[in-house]
Amino acid sequence: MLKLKSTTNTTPQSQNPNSLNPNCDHPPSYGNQLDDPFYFDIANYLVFDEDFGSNDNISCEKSQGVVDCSNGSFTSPPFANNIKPRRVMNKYKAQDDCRFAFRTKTQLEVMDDGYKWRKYGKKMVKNSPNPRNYFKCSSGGCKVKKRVERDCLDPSYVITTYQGTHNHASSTYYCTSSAI
DNA sequence: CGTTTTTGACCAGCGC
DNA sequence: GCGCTGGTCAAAAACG
Repeated sequence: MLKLKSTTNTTPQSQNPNSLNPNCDHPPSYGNQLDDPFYFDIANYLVFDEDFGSNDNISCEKSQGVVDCSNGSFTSPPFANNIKPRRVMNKYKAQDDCRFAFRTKTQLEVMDDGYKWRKYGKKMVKNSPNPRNYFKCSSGGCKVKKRVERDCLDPSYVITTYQGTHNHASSTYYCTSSAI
């Protein structure tokens, strides 16, 4: 279960992105940007289906496109120069996983989601001035991974992509949301 | 001293 | 087949 660190919950249920996220059982919430060092603002999110990577219409780069929380529609990827998507995720299609990406407005480089992660890679990626960080869940036997990178077009946003489902409870639990 | 992070090397998939 | 790219590995360094 994905649990995002926050202090308040004012997210309208109608805009709850977690209703689409198998890794998350309650809505992350909106804190106060001035007072809360863990403030974040989930602006956009995207759920990948099981065939992600085997579908020509979906690609890693396109995953940085967004789904509007208000109506669930897919919008154009935020690339200004019509970069041709490549199918770079094919090698994962046989894995038993699901993927969930979301874009958050936060000052933090990596948000605390209640799980313990071990960083195993950092890579500069094409078309982005910001590095992409790779993490594995440090719980034994849990194969969940996540990627974290700053939005190349708006560095105030962080794009986080989770891959897989945790086979254990979170090690710490911060969220005070009443929607659990 | 055990754990985590860093970072260059390596590998596999894809397009040409 | 070759080059480019993203993802992962693993040894060394840093950290607590």
